[in-house]
Amino acid sequence: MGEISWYQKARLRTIETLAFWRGRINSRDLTERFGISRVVALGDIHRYMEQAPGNLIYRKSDKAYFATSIFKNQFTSGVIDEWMTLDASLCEYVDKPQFEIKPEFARPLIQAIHKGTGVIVAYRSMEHPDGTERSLFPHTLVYSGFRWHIRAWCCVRKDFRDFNLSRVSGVTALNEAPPPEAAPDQDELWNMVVDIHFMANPGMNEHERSLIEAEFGMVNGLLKVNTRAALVMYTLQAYQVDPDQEQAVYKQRLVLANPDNIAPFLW
Amino acid sequence: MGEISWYQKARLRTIETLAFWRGRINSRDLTERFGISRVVALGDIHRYMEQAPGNLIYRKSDKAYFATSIFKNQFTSGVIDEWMTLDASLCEYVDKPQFEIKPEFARPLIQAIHKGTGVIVAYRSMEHPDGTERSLFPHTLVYSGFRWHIRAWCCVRKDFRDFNLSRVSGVTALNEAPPPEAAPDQDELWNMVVDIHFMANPGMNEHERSLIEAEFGMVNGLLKVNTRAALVMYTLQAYQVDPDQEQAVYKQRLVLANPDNIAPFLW
DNA sequence: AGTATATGTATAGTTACTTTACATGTAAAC
DNA sequence: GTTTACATGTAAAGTAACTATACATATACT
Repeated sequence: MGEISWYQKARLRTIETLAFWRGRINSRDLTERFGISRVVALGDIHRYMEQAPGNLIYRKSDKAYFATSIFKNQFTSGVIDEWMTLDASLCEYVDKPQFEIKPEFARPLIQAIHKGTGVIVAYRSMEHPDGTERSLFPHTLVYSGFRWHIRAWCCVRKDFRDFNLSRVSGVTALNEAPPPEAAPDQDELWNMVVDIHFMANPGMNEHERSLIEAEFGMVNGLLKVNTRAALVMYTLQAYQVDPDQEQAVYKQRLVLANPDNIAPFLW
Repeated sequence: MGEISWYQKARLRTIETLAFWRGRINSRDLTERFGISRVVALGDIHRYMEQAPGNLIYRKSDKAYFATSIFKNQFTSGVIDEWMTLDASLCEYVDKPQFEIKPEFARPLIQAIHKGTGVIVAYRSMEHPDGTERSLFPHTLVYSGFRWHIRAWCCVRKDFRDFNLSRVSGVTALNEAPPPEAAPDQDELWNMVVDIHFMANPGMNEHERSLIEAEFGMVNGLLKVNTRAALVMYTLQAYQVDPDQEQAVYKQRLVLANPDNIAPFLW
Protein backbone atom coordinates (compact mmCIF):
# COMPACT_ATOMS: atom_id res chain seq x y z
CA MET A 1 0.00 0.00 0.00
CA GLY A 2 0.97 3.60 0.39
CA GLU A 3 2.92 4.27 -2.77
CA ILE A 4 1.11 4.24 -6.06
CA SER A 5 3.08 2.59 -8.82
CA TRP A 6 4.23 4.40 -11.90
CA TYR A 7 1.72 2.82 -14.23
CA GLN A 8 -1.17 3.36 -11.87
CA LYS A 9 -0.25 7.01 -11.73
CA ALA A 10 -0.10 7.10 -15.50
CA ARG A 11 -3.68 5.86 -15.55
CA LEU A 12 -4.81 8.43 -12.99
CA ARG A 13 -3.22 11.12 -15.14
CA THR A 14 -5.10 9.81 -18.13
CA ILE A 15 -8.37 9.88 -16.23
CA GLU A 16 -7.75 13.45 -15.19
CA THR A 17 -6.70 14.62 -18.63
CA LEU A 18 -9.69 13.07 -20.35
CA ALA A 19 -12.07 14.39 -17.73
CA PHE A 20 -10.56 17.85 -17.77
CA TRP A 21 -10.47 18.43 -21.51
CA ARG A 22 -13.15 16.20 -22.87
CA GLY A 23 -15.37 16.46 -19.82
CA ARG A 24 -16.30 12.79 -19.58
CA ILE A 25 -14.64 9.51 -18.74
CA ASN A 26 -15.66 5.91 -18.91
CA SER A 27 -14.25 2.58 -17.82
CA ARG A 28 -14.09 1.79 -21.50
CA ASP A 29 -11.66 4.65 -22.13
CA LEU A 30 -9.23 2.90 -19.84
CA THR A 31 -9.71 -0.70 -20.85
CA GLU A 32 -9.10 0.14 -24.49
CA ARG A 33 -6.18 2.41 -23.84
CA PHE A 34 -4.31 0.29 -21.33
CA GLY A 35 -5.58 -3.19 -21.98
CA ILE A 36 -6.75 -3.63 -18.42
CA SER A 37 -9.91 -5.33 -17.27
CA ARG A 38 -13.12 -3.46 -16.57
CA VAL A 39 -12.91 -4.17 -12.88
CA VAL A 40 -9.55 -2.45 -12.62
CA ALA A 41 -10.60 0.41 -14.85
CA LEU A 42 -13.57 1.11 -12.64
CA GLY A 43 -11.38 0.76 -9.59
CA ASP A 44 -9.07 3.39 -11.08
CA ILE A 45 -11.94 5.80 -11.55
CA HIS A 46 -13.08 5.24 -8.00
CA ARG A 47 -9.57 5.70 -6.73
CA TYR A 48 -9.33 8.91 -8.71
CA MET A 49 -12.53 10.20 -7.14
CA GLU A 50 -11.12 9.34 -3.75
CA GLN A 51 -7.88 11.19 -4.38
CA ALA A 52 -9.42 14.16 -6.13
CA PRO A 53 -12.76 14.52 -4.38
CA GLY A 54 -15.33 16.68 -6.09
CA ASN A 55 -13.75 16.48 -9.52
CA LEU A 56 -15.98 13.81 -11.01
CA ILE A 57 -19.66 12.99 -10.83
CA TYR A 58 -21.49 10.04 -12.36
CA ARG A 59 -24.45 10.73 -14.59
CA LYS A 60 -26.55 7.63 -14.92
CA SER A 61 -28.35 8.94 -17.97
CA ASP A 62 -25.05 9.23 -19.86
CA LYS A 63 -23.40 6.19 -18.29
CA ALA A 64 -20.24 8.15 -17.74
CA TYR A 65 -18.38 10.27 -15.22
CA PHE A 66 -18.32 14.00 -15.82
CA ALA A 67 -16.03 16.79 -14.72
CA THR A 68 -17.71 19.08 -12.24
CA SER A 69 -17.60 22.85 -12.29
CA ILE A 70 -15.18 22.83 -9.35
CA PHE A 71 -12.71 20.52 -11.09
CA LYS A 72 -9.13 21.01 -9.92
CA ASN A 73 -6.13 19.38 -11.54
CA GLN A 74 -4.32 17.10 -9.16
CA PHE A 75 -2.09 14.90 -11.29
CA THR A 76 -1.62 16.99 -14.41
CA SER A 77 -0.70 20.55 -15.26
CA GLY A 78 -3.76 21.34 -17.39
CA VAL A 79 -1.80 22.19 -20.54
CA ILE A 80 -3.63 21.30 -23.72
CA ASP A 81 -0.70 19.29 -25.07
CA GLU A 82 -1.44 16.67 -22.45
CA TRP A 83 -4.80 16.12 -24.00
CA MET A 84 -3.50 16.01 -27.53
CA THR A 85 -1.13 13.17 -26.81
CA LEU A 86 -4.11 11.16 -25.56
CA ASP A 87 -6.74 11.89 -28.15
CA ALA A 88 -5.15 12.36 -31.54
CA SER A 89 -8.35 11.46 -33.35
CA LEU A 90 -10.00 14.87 -33.02
CA CYS A 91 -6.82 16.76 -33.60
CA GLU A 92 -4.71 17.46 -36.64
CA TYR A 93 -1.07 18.42 -36.53
CA VAL A 94 0.32 20.37 -39.46
CA ASP A 95 3.34 18.55 -40.89
CA LYS A 96 6.73 19.76 -39.85
CA PRO A 97 9.88 19.14 -41.87
CA GLN A 98 11.35 15.80 -40.91
CA PHE A 99 15.08 15.96 -41.28
CA GLU A 100 16.57 12.59 -41.55
CA ILE A 101 18.71 12.04 -38.48
CA LYS A 102 20.69 8.88 -38.91
CA PRO A 103 21.24 6.99 -35.66
CA GLU A 104 24.70 5.93 -36.77
CA PHE A 105 25.69 9.60 -36.59
CA ALA A 106 23.52 10.70 -33.69
CA ARG A 107 24.45 7.81 -31.44
CA PRO A 108 28.20 8.48 -31.18
CA LEU A 109 27.41 12.16 -30.70
CA ILE A 110 25.01 11.45 -27.86
CA GLN A 111 27.52 9.08 -26.33
CA ALA A 112 30.25 11.70 -26.61
CA ILE A 113 28.01 14.20 -24.83
CA HIS A 114 27.38 11.64 -22.12
CA LYS A 115 31.01 10.79 -21.64
CA GLY A 116 32.30 14.29 -22.24
CA THR A 117 34.66 13.14 -24.96
CA GLY A 118 35.42 14.39 -28.46
CA VAL A 119 34.43 13.34 -31.97
CA ILE A 120 35.63 13.86 -35.51
CA VAL A 121 32.74 14.91 -37.69
CA ALA A 122 32.38 15.06 -41.45
CA TYR A 123 30.34 18.17 -41.95
CA ARG A 124 28.87 19.97 -44.95
CA SER A 125 28.30 23.69 -44.68
CA MET A 126 27.32 26.48 -47.03
CA GLU A 127 30.98 27.44 -47.27
CA HIS A 128 32.09 23.84 -47.80
CA PRO A 129 29.18 22.04 -49.41
CA ASP A 130 31.34 19.02 -50.18
CA GLY A 131 32.20 18.50 -46.54
CA THR A 132 35.20 18.89 -44.27
CA GLU A 133 36.40 17.05 -41.20
CA ARG A 134 36.39 18.81 -37.86
CA SER A 135 37.09 17.63 -34.37
CA LEU A 136 34.46 18.73 -31.91
CA PHE A 137 33.62 18.47 -28.23
CA PRO A 138 29.80 18.49 -28.14
CA HIS A 139 27.94 19.32 -24.96
CA THR A 140 24.24 19.59 -25.81
CA LEU A 141 21.71 18.62 -28.44
CA VAL A 142 19.37 21.40 -29.46
CA TYR A 143 16.00 21.26 -31.16
CA SER A 144 15.28 24.66 -32.59
CA GLY A 145 11.68 23.84 -33.43
CA PHE A 146 12.82 23.35 -37.01
CA ARG A 147 16.16 21.58 -37.10
CA TRP A 148 18.29 19.47 -34.77
CA HIS A 149 21.63 20.98 -33.81
CA ILE A 150 24.69 20.13 -31.77
CA ARG A 151 26.29 22.73 -29.60
CA ALA A 152 30.02 21.98 -29.55
CA TRP A 153 33.50 23.32 -29.19
CA CYS A 154 35.12 23.44 -32.62
CA CYS A 155 38.84 22.66 -32.41
CA VAL A 156 39.54 24.35 -35.75
CA ARG A 157 37.77 27.64 -35.11
CA LYS A 158 38.66 27.56 -31.40
CA ASP A 159 35.14 28.52 -30.49
CA PHE A 160 31.76 27.13 -29.48
CA ARG A 161 29.42 26.76 -32.43
CA ASP A 162 26.20 25.25 -33.64
CA PHE A 163 26.25 22.34 -36.01
CA ASN A 164 23.31 21.21 -38.02
CA LEU A 165 22.70 17.57 -37.28
CA SER A 166 21.28 16.80 -40.71
CA ARG A 167 24.45 18.08 -42.35
CA VAL A 168 26.63 15.59 -40.55
CA SER A 169 27.75 12.81 -42.87
CA GLY A 170 30.09 10.90 -40.60
CA VAL A 171 31.15 10.64 -36.97
CA THR A 172 34.15 8.97 -35.36
CA ALA A 173 34.55 8.79 -31.59
CA LEU A 174 37.79 10.18 -30.24
CA ASN A 175 37.64 9.04 -26.59
CA GLU A 176 39.65 12.07 -25.64
CA ALA A 177 38.98 14.49 -22.83
CA PRO A 178 38.40 18.10 -23.83
CA PRO A 179 41.00 20.84 -23.36
CA PRO A 180 40.06 23.22 -20.54
CA GLU A 181 38.78 25.91 -22.89
CA ALA A 182 36.30 23.42 -24.37
CA ALA A 183 34.52 22.68 -21.09
CA PRO A 184 30.77 23.37 -21.30
CA ASP A 185 30.92 26.00 -18.57
CA GLN A 186 33.26 28.01 -20.80
CA ASP A 187 30.57 28.40 -23.45
CA GLU A 188 29.67 32.00 -22.74
CA LEU A 189 26.94 32.47 -25.30
CA TRP A 190 25.37 29.28 -24.07
CA ASN A 191 25.40 30.21 -20.40
CA MET A 192 24.31 33.80 -20.88
CA VAL A 193 20.57 34.34 -20.63
CA VAL A 194 19.05 37.11 -22.73
CA ASP A 195 15.71 38.79 -22.20
CA ILE A 196 13.89 39.19 -25.48
CA HIS A 197 11.03 41.69 -25.42
CA PHE A 198 8.35 41.41 -28.06
CA MET A 199 5.57 43.88 -28.73
CA ALA A 200 2.68 44.11 -31.16
CA ASN A 201 3.74 45.54 -34.49
CA PRO A 202 3.23 49.34 -34.23
CA GLY A 203 2.15 49.34 -37.87
CA MET A 204 -1.23 48.08 -36.68
CA ASN A 205 -3.96 50.24 -35.23
CA GLU A 206 -4.73 50.37 -31.54
CA HIS A 207 -7.50 47.77 -31.61
CA GLU A 208 -5.46 45.32 -33.61
CA ARG A 209 -2.54 45.75 -31.27
CA SER A 210 -4.68 45.08 -28.24
CA LEU A 211 -5.90 41.89 -29.89
CA ILE A 212 -2.33 40.67 -30.39
CA GLU A 213 -1.42 41.71 -26.87
CA ALA A 214 -4.26 39.65 -25.45
CA GLU A 215 -3.46 36.70 -27.64
CA PHE A 216 0.16 36.47 -26.49
CA GLY A 217 -0.70 37.27 -22.90
CA MET A 218 1.37 40.47 -22.91
CA VAL A 219 1.74 42.56 -19.79
CA ASN A 220 1.86 46.32 -20.39
CA GLY A 221 2.22 45.66 -24.08
CA LEU A 222 5.32 43.50 -23.65
CA LEU A 223 5.97 39.80 -23.97
CA LYS A 224 9.22 38.84 -22.26
CA VAL A 225 11.00 35.66 -23.20
CA ASN A 226 14.20 34.38 -21.62
CA THR A 227 16.53 32.44 -23.83
CA ARG A 228 20.17 31.46 -24.08
CA ALA A 229 22.19 34.00 -26.04
CA ALA A 230 23.33 31.22 -28.38
CA LEU A 231 19.69 30.44 -29.21
CA VAL A 232 18.32 33.96 -29.72
CA MET A 233 18.15 33.51 -33.46
CA TYR A 234 16.13 30.32 -33.15
CA THR A 235 13.77 31.84 -30.63
CA LEU A 236 13.04 34.69 -33.02
CA GLN A 237 12.34 32.13 -35.73
CA ALA A 238 10.01 30.26 -33.40
CA TYR A 239 8.08 33.46 -32.75
CA GLN A 240 8.12 34.19 -36.48
CA VAL A 241 9.89 37.48 -35.96
CA ASP A 242 12.30 38.83 -38.54
CA PRO A 243 15.02 40.75 -36.67
CA ASP A 244 15.58 42.95 -39.71
CA GLN A 245 11.88 43.86 -39.53
CA GLU A 246 11.62 43.79 -43.29
CA GLN A 247 8.34 41.94 -43.34
CA ALA A 248 4.96 43.38 -44.16
CA VAL A 249 2.75 44.12 -41.17
CA TYR A 250 0.22 41.44 -41.99
CA LYS A 251 2.98 38.86 -42.06
CA GLN A 252 4.59 39.81 -38.82
CA ARG A 253 2.39 40.57 -35.85
CA LEU A 254 5.26 40.78 -33.38
CA VAL A 255 8.35 42.95 -33.47
CA LEU A 256 11.34 43.29 -31.20
CA ALA A 257 10.90 45.88 -28.45
CA ASN A 258 14.54 45.83 -27.39
CA PRO A 259 16.48 45.27 -30.63
CA ASP A 260 19.63 46.92 -29.30
CA ASN A 261 19.94 44.40 -26.48
CA ILE A 262 19.44 41.55 -28.89
CA ALA A 263 21.57 42.75 -31.79
CA PRO A 264 24.88 41.36 -30.48
CA PHE A 265 23.48 37.83 -30.62
CA LEU A 266 22.24 37.83 -34.20
CA TRP A 267 24.15 36.59 -37.20
CA MET B 1 1.62 -15.34 -19.81
CA GLY B 2 1.23 -14.73 -23.52
CA GLU B 3 0.32 -11.11 -23.73
CA ILE B 4 2.68 -8.49 -22.46
CA SER B 5 0.94 -5.80 -20.50
CA TRP B 6 0.91 -2.17 -21.53
CA TYR B 7 3.34 -1.01 -18.90
CA GLN B 8 5.76 -3.83 -19.54
CA LYS B 9 5.76 -2.87 -23.19
CA ALA B 10 6.39 0.73 -22.19
CA ARG B 11 9.48 -0.43 -20.33
CA LEU B 12 10.68 -2.50 -23.26
CA ARG B 13 10.29 0.55 -25.47
CA THR B 14 12.31 2.58 -23.03
CA ILE B 15 15.07 -0.02 -23.00
CA GLU B 16 15.18 -0.01 -26.77
CA THR B 17 15.16 3.74 -27.08
CA LEU B 18 17.93 4.25 -24.55
CA ALA B 19 20.02 1.49 -26.07
CA PHE B 20 19.47 2.71 -29.60
CA TRP B 21 20.25 6.38 -29.09
CA ARG B 22 22.50 6.46 -26.10
CA GLY B 23 24.09 3.10 -26.77
CA ARG B 24 23.96 1.79 -23.22
CA ILE B 25 21.38 0.64 -20.72
CA ASN B 26 21.47 -0.32 -17.10
CA SER B 27 19.07 -1.76 -14.56
CA ARG B 28 19.43 1.54 -12.78
CA ASP B 29 18.00 3.44 -15.76
CA LEU B 30 14.80 1.49 -15.25
CA THR B 31 14.53 1.47 -11.48
CA GLU B 32 14.88 5.24 -11.34
CA ARG B 33 12.57 5.91 -14.24
CA PHE B 34 9.77 3.54 -13.31
CA GLY B 35 10.23 2.99 -9.60
CA ILE B 36 10.51 -0.76 -10.03
CA SER B 37 12.85 -3.05 -8.16
CA ARG B 38 16.22 -4.05 -9.49
CA VAL B 39 15.13 -7.64 -9.95
CA VAL B 40 12.33 -6.62 -12.26
CA ALA B 41 14.50 -4.13 -14.09
CA LEU B 42 17.06 -6.79 -14.83
CA GLY B 43 14.29 -9.16 -15.79
CA ASP B 44 13.08 -6.56 -18.28
CA ILE B 45 16.51 -6.28 -19.84
CA HIS B 46 16.76 -10.04 -20.14
CA ARG B 47 13.29 -10.23 -21.59
CA TYR B 48 14.27 -7.56 -24.08
CA MET B 49 17.33 -9.53 -25.12
CA GLU B 50 15.11 -12.57 -25.57
CA GLN B 51 12.63 -10.71 -27.75
CA ALA B 52 15.19 -8.76 -29.72
CA PRO B 53 18.10 -11.16 -29.93
CA GLY B 54 21.42 -9.70 -30.95
CA ASN B 55 20.54 -6.13 -30.09
CA LEU B 56 22.28 -5.94 -26.71
CA ILE B 57 25.51 -7.21 -25.27
CA TYR B 58 26.79 -6.95 -21.71
CA ARG B 59 30.22 -5.47 -21.15
CA LYS B 60 31.50 -6.42 -17.74
CA SER B 61 34.09 -3.69 -17.73
CA ASP B 62 31.39 -1.04 -18.08
CA LYS B 63 28.76 -2.83 -16.02
CA ALA B 64 26.16 -2.04 -18.63
CA TYR B 65 24.47 -3.44 -21.72
CA PHE B 66 25.47 -1.98 -25.06
CA ALA B 67 23.80 -1.78 -28.43
CA THR B 68 25.48 -4.00 -30.98
CA SER B 69 26.34 -3.03 -34.52
CA ILE B 70 23.49 -5.19 -35.82
CA PHE B 71 20.89 -3.46 -33.62
CA LYS B 72 17.40 -3.53 -35.11
CA ASN B 73 14.46 -1.63 -33.69
CA GLN B 74 11.69 -3.94 -32.59
CA PHE B 75 9.44 -1.90 -30.33
CA THR B 76 10.13 1.65 -31.50
CA SER B 77 10.34 3.50 -34.77
CA GLY B 78 13.85 4.88 -34.33
CA VAL B 79 12.83 8.53 -34.60
CA ILE B 80 14.98 10.84 -32.49
CA ASP B 81 11.95 12.39 -30.81
CA GLU B 82 11.47 9.16 -28.93
CA TRP B 83 14.81 9.63 -27.31
CA MET B 84 14.25 13.24 -26.45
CA THR B 85 11.14 12.52 -24.46
CA LEU B 86 13.20 10.14 -22.34
CA ASP B 87 16.39 12.06 -21.80
CA ALA B 88 15.67 15.74 -21.60
CA SER B 89 18.83 16.43 -19.63
CA LEU B 90 21.18 16.47 -22.62
CA CYS B 91 18.78 18.25 -24.83
CA GLU B 92 17.56 21.79 -25.09
CA TYR B 93 14.33 22.84 -26.72
CA VAL B 94 14.09 26.37 -28.03
CA ASP B 95 11.04 28.06 -26.52
CA LYS B 96 7.93 28.22 -28.60
CA PRO B 97 5.17 30.76 -28.08
CA GLN B 98 2.75 29.49 -25.47
CA PHE B 99 -0.68 30.78 -26.23
CA GLU B 100 -2.89 30.64 -23.27
CA ILE B 101 -5.66 28.16 -23.98
CA LYS B 102 -8.25 28.35 -21.27
CA PRO B 103 -9.88 25.02 -20.49
CA GLU B 104 -13.22 26.70 -19.85
CA PHE B 105 -13.26 27.60 -23.55
CA ALA B 106 -11.50 24.58 -24.96
CA ARG B 107 -13.56 22.05 -23.03
CA PRO B 108 -16.99 22.90 -24.47
CA LEU B 109 -15.40 23.08 -27.91
CA ILE B 110 -13.86 19.63 -27.57
CA GLN B 111 -17.14 18.30 -26.24
CA ALA B 112 -19.00 19.84 -29.17
CA ILE B 113 -16.59 18.16 -31.58
CA HIS B 114 -17.19 14.87 -29.79
CA LYS B 115 -20.93 15.15 -29.84
CA GLY B 116 -21.15 16.83 -33.23
CA THR B 117 -23.15 19.72 -31.84
CA GLY B 118 -22.86 23.49 -32.19
CA VAL B 119 -21.50 26.30 -30.05
CA ILE B 120 -21.81 30.05 -29.80
CA VAL B 121 -18.38 31.62 -29.63
CA ALA B 122 -17.28 35.10 -28.68
CA TYR B 123 -14.46 35.75 -31.09
CA ARG B 124 -12.06 38.62 -31.67
CA SER B 125 -10.63 39.05 -35.15
CA MET B 126 -8.54 41.63 -36.95
CA GLU B 127 -11.73 42.99 -38.49
CA HIS B 128 -13.57 42.96 -35.17
CA PRO B 129 -10.93 43.37 -32.47
CA ASP B 130 -13.61 43.94 -29.85
CA GLY B 131 -15.24 40.62 -30.51
CA THR B 132 -18.44 39.31 -32.06
CA GLU B 133 -20.63 36.32 -31.39
CA ARG B 134 -20.82 33.57 -33.96
CA SER B 135 -22.47 30.20 -33.94
CA LEU B 136 -20.18 27.44 -35.15
CA PHE B 137 -20.16 23.73 -35.74
CA PRO B 138 -16.57 22.68 -35.06
CA HIS B 139 -15.22 19.39 -36.36
CA THR B 140 -11.47 19.32 -35.65
CA LEU B 141 -8.82 20.95 -33.53
CA VAL B 142 -5.68 21.94 -35.41
CA TYR B 143 -2.20 22.68 -34.17
CA SER B 144 -0.36 24.59 -36.84
CA GLY B 145 3.00 24.29 -35.13
CA PHE B 146 2.48 27.84 -33.93
CA ARG B 147 -1.11 28.37 -32.88
CA TRP B 148 -4.11 26.24 -31.94
CA HIS B 149 -7.08 26.50 -34.26
CA ILE B 150 -10.60 25.18 -34.62
CA ARG B 151 -11.88 24.11 -37.98
CA ALA B 152 -15.60 24.83 -37.99
CA TRP B 153 -18.67 25.65 -40.03
CA CYS B 154 -19.49 29.32 -39.53
CA CYS B 155 -23.25 29.89 -39.57
CA VAL B 156 -22.85 33.59 -40.39
CA ARG B 157 -20.46 33.28 -43.32
CA LYS B 158 -22.04 30.00 -44.43
CA ASP B 159 -18.63 28.48 -44.90
CA PHE B 160 -15.98 26.34 -43.20
CA ARG B 161 -13.28 28.46 -41.61
CA ASP B 162 -10.37 28.46 -39.22
CA PHE B 163 -10.71 30.04 -35.83
CA ASN B 164 -7.80 30.96 -33.66
CA LEU B 165 -8.30 29.30 -30.30
CA SER B 166 -6.46 32.01 -28.38
CA ARG B 167 -8.83 34.63 -29.76
CA VAL B 168 -11.88 32.92 -28.31
CA SER B 169 -13.19 34.76 -25.27
CA GLY B 170 -16.33 32.80 -24.53
CA VAL B 171 -18.10 29.59 -25.49
CA THR B 172 -21.67 28.46 -24.95
CA ALA B 173 -22.82 24.98 -25.89
CA LEU B 174 -25.83 24.82 -28.20
CA ASN B 175 -26.68 21.10 -28.11
CA GLU B 176 -27.99 21.39 -31.62
CA ALA B 177 -27.30 19.09 -34.53
CA PRO B 178 -25.63 20.73 -37.54
CA PRO B 179 -27.51 21.54 -40.77
CA PRO B 180 -26.59 19.17 -43.58
CA GLU B 181 -24.22 21.64 -45.22
CA ALA B 182 -22.18 21.86 -41.99
CA ALA B 183 -21.33 18.15 -41.85
CA PRO B 184 -17.56 17.57 -41.71
CA ASP B 185 -17.58 15.61 -44.96
CA GLN B 186 -18.87 18.73 -46.69
CA ASP B 187 -15.70 20.65 -45.82
CA GLU B 188 -14.09 20.53 -49.24
CA LEU B 189 -10.87 22.36 -48.46
CA TRP B 190 -10.42 20.10 -45.48
CA ASN B 191 -10.95 16.86 -47.36
CA MET B 192 -8.90 17.84 -50.39
CA VAL B 193 -5.26 16.78 -50.25
CA VAL B 194 -2.73 18.98 -52.00
CA ASP B 195 0.75 18.00 -53.08
CA ILE B 196 3.23 20.72 -52.22
CA HIS B 197 6.56 20.50 -54.03
CA PHE B 198 9.54 22.26 -52.54
CA MET B 199 12.93 22.73 -54.15
CA ALA B 200 16.19 24.33 -53.13
CA ASN B 201 16.20 28.07 -53.78
CA PRO B 202 17.58 28.52 -57.33
CA GLY B 203 19.33 31.67 -56.13
CA MET B 204 21.99 29.42 -54.61
CA ASN B 205 24.84 27.85 -56.53
CA GLU B 206 24.87 24.21 -57.49
CA HIS B 207 26.87 23.02 -54.48
CA GLU B 208 24.71 24.87 -52.03
CA ARG B 209 21.57 23.51 -53.63
CA SER B 210 22.87 19.96 -53.41
CA LEU B 211 23.52 20.52 -49.71
CA ILE B 212 19.94 21.60 -49.14
CA GLU B 213 18.63 18.74 -51.24
CA ALA B 214 20.55 16.25 -49.13
CA GLU B 215 19.44 17.86 -45.91
CA PHE B 216 15.75 17.64 -46.72
CA GLY B 217 16.10 14.22 -48.28
CA MET B 218 14.92 15.43 -51.66
CA VAL B 219 14.50 13.04 -54.57
CA ASN B 220 15.43 14.45 -57.97
CA GLY B 221 15.66 17.87 -56.41
CA LEU B 222 12.08 17.78 -55.11
CA LEU B 223 10.59 17.45 -51.65
CA LYS B 224 6.93 16.43 -51.86
CA VAL B 225 4.63 17.08 -48.94
CA ASN B 226 0.97 16.11 -48.78
CA THR B 227 -1.30 18.35 -46.81
CA ARG B 228 -4.94 19.29 -46.52
CA ALA B 229 -5.84 22.21 -48.77
CA ALA B 230 -7.15 24.09 -45.75
CA LEU B 231 -3.75 23.78 -44.08
CA VAL B 232 -1.47 24.69 -46.98
CA MET B 233 -0.67 28.07 -45.49
CA TYR B 234 0.37 26.56 -42.18
CA THR B 235 2.50 23.93 -43.85
CA LEU B 236 4.38 26.63 -45.75
CA GLN B 237 4.92 28.44 -42.47
CA ALA B 238 6.21 25.24 -40.87
CA TYR B 239 8.71 24.85 -43.70
CA GLN B 240 9.57 28.55 -43.39
CA VAL B 241 8.63 29.21 -46.98
CA ASP B 242 7.19 32.56 -48.01
CA PRO B 243 4.75 31.89 -50.86
CA ASP B 244 5.35 35.38 -52.20
CA GLN B 245 9.03 34.50 -52.39
CA GLU B 246 9.98 37.95 -51.26
CA GLN B 247 12.66 36.76 -48.86
CA ALA B 248 16.39 36.99 -49.36
CA VAL B 249 18.08 33.78 -50.43
CA TYR B 250 19.97 33.35 -47.18
CA LYS B 251 16.71 33.52 -45.27
CA GLN B 252 14.80 31.08 -47.36
CA ARG B 253 16.49 27.92 -48.45
CA LEU B 254 13.35 26.35 -49.90
CA VAL B 255 10.98 27.69 -52.52
CA LEU B 256 7.78 26.36 -54.03
CA ALA B 257 8.32 24.23 -57.12
CA ASN B 258 4.64 24.12 -58.07
CA PRO B 259 3.30 27.56 -57.05
CA ASP B 260 0.49 27.46 -59.60
CA ASN B 261 -1.00 24.34 -58.04
CA ILE B 262 -0.79 25.85 -54.60
CA ALA B 263 -1.92 29.39 -55.36
CA PRO B 264 -5.67 28.66 -55.05
CA PHE B 265 -5.19 27.68 -51.41
CA LEU B 266 -3.34 30.75 -50.20
CA TRP B 267 -4.91 33.76 -48.55
C1' DA C 1 43.44 -4.31 0.05
C1' DG C 2 39.25 -2.15 0.62
C1' DT C 3 35.18 0.09 -1.23
C1' DA C 4 31.63 0.96 -4.43
C1' DT C 5 28.79 -0.62 -7.92
C1' DA C 6 27.18 -3.40 -11.07
C1' DT C 7 24.99 -8.24 -12.39
C1' DG C 8 23.03 -12.97 -11.20
C1' DT C 9 19.94 -15.77 -8.75
C1' DA C 10 16.64 -17.54 -5.35
C1' DT C 11 12.79 -17.35 -2.08
C1' DA C 12 8.88 -15.81 0.49
C1' DG C 13 5.31 -12.59 0.68
C1' DT C 14 2.41 -8.90 -1.19
C1' DT C 15 0.01 -6.34 -4.56
C1' DA C 16 -2.21 -5.89 -8.81
C1' DC C 17 -4.72 -7.75 -12.29
C1' DT C 18 -7.85 -11.24 -14.76
C1' DT C 19 -11.71 -13.97 -15.26
C1' DT C 20 -16.18 -15.04 -14.27
C1' DA C 21 -20.51 -14.36 -12.47
C1' DC C 22 -24.68 -12.04 -11.27
C1' DA C 23 -27.37 -7.75 -10.14
C1' DT C 24 -28.95 -3.02 -11.34
C1' DG C 25 -30.27 0.96 -14.04
C1' DT C 26 -30.92 3.73 -18.31
C1' DA C 27 -31.67 4.62 -23.19
C1' DA C 28 -32.81 3.39 -27.57
C1' DA C 29 -34.76 0.09 -30.81
C1' DC C 30 -38.48 -2.74 -32.03
C1' DG D 1 -44.36 -2.10 -23.38
C1' DT D 2 -40.79 -5.40 -24.09
C1' DT D 3 -36.35 -6.33 -25.62
C1' DT D 4 -31.67 -5.26 -26.40
C1' DA D 5 -27.46 -2.97 -25.58
C1' DC D 6 -24.47 -0.94 -22.59
C1' DA D 7 -22.93 0.92 -18.83
C1' DT D 8 -21.91 0.50 -13.49
C1' DG D 9 -21.46 -2.23 -9.01
C1' DT D 10 -19.67 -5.97 -6.51
C1' DA D 11 -17.75 -10.42 -5.12
C1' DA D 12 -14.63 -14.35 -5.24
C1' DA D 13 -11.03 -17.40 -6.92
C1' DG D 14 -6.92 -17.72 -9.40
C1' DT D 15 -2.85 -15.88 -11.75
C1' DA D 16 0.79 -12.70 -12.84
C1' DA D 17 3.78 -9.16 -11.50
C1' DC D 18 6.37 -6.95 -8.29
C1' DT D 19 8.92 -6.20 -3.64
C1' DA D 20 12.09 -7.15 -0.15
C1' DT D 21 15.83 -9.54 1.20
C1' DA D 22 19.77 -12.23 0.97
C1' DC D 23 24.07 -13.88 -0.72
C1' DA D 24 27.47 -14.65 -4.54
C1' DT D 25 30.42 -12.76 -8.20
C1' DA D 26 33.06 -9.53 -11.04
C1' DT D 27 35.18 -5.10 -12.20
C1' DA D 28 37.00 -0.44 -11.47
C1' DC D 29 38.60 3.06 -8.56
C1' DT D 30 41.08 4.81 -4.62
